[in-house]
Amino acid sequence: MDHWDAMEVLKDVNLRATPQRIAVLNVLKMLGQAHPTAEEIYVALKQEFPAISFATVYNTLKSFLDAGLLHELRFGDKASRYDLNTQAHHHLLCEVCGDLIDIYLPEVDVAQVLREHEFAMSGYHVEIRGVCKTCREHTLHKADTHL
Amino acid sequence: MDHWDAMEVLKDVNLRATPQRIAVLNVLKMLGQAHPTAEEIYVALKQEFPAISFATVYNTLKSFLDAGLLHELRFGDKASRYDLNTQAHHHLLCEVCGDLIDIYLPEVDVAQVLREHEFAMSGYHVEIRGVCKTCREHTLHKADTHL
DNA sequence: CTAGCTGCAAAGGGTTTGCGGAATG
DNA sequence: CATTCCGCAAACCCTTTGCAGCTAG
Repeated sequence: MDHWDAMEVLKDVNLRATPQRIAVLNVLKMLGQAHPTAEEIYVALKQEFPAISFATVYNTLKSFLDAGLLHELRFGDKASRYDLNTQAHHHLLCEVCGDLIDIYLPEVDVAQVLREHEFAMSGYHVEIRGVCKTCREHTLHKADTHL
Repeated sequence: MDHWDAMEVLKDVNLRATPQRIAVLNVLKMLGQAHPTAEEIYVALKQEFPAISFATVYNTLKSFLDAGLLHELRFGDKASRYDLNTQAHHHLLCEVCGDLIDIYLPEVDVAQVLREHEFAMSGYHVEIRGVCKTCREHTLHKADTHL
């Protein structure tokens, strides 16, 4: 996970190690907690691959999604964001600036509800909405929030 | 909440009680846990208002969202779903049939994480992914799920 | 009466797809 | 070398917007 070989990661999931895919992985790794959109990835790749197209970015992301290398996050706004972090984690979403912050929570107790509904869980995600520190300092107040 | 007057609900949030809006509210109320998409609402309204357009449906939903009458839910698939239920509740999302089931969970302990990040929460939502009872019975097995 | 709404059509933004040519394993 | 992938462009889908006429309060 630390000295990280993109080619190995790709081989592990049976995807061809093309330069573009390696670059996408590295961009995702590098941007880390930034949860980039397809466009942000595209822009980052443009430097190394001036000829790259959106189609390639989306194709690549789709391959990675199918392979389980990353997660797709969608919120009220338009564009999907992509998250390489595979550890169980959750998100704070700032409704002012749109920033997305990774958080780690104690396990939520869902056993009862799963039993009730006879539902086989593969995972869960907690999304907390509100206003981040920076935006609160700038706007100074906002109604109906309870810290 | 039970003998339900759509006109009153609209008046309460300062929206004009037009026939279309009343109908949208009633459709949402009727479809209840079905979490319809804009298109499903449109189709349901078509019967009563053959001339209705998507624009009206989206405009109406937007008004309701701004007024806090409903929530917009987005998942991996394309279209947003709309949820009239304003009580704090969460969702089971079946990855096979796409069905969305309302659930009620004990409160998640987020105080620590909010303090850490100095984040002012306005709400949170837990989404549990997996396979619902019906789909499990039909497919009979699925890997990497832990009940 | 008049602010605000409807319906139409067209545009918008993000994502997907078909195809010929190129590169991987 | 066969398969898979890339890049281009066009298509697609969901959603939004501008505008003219209508309607609720």
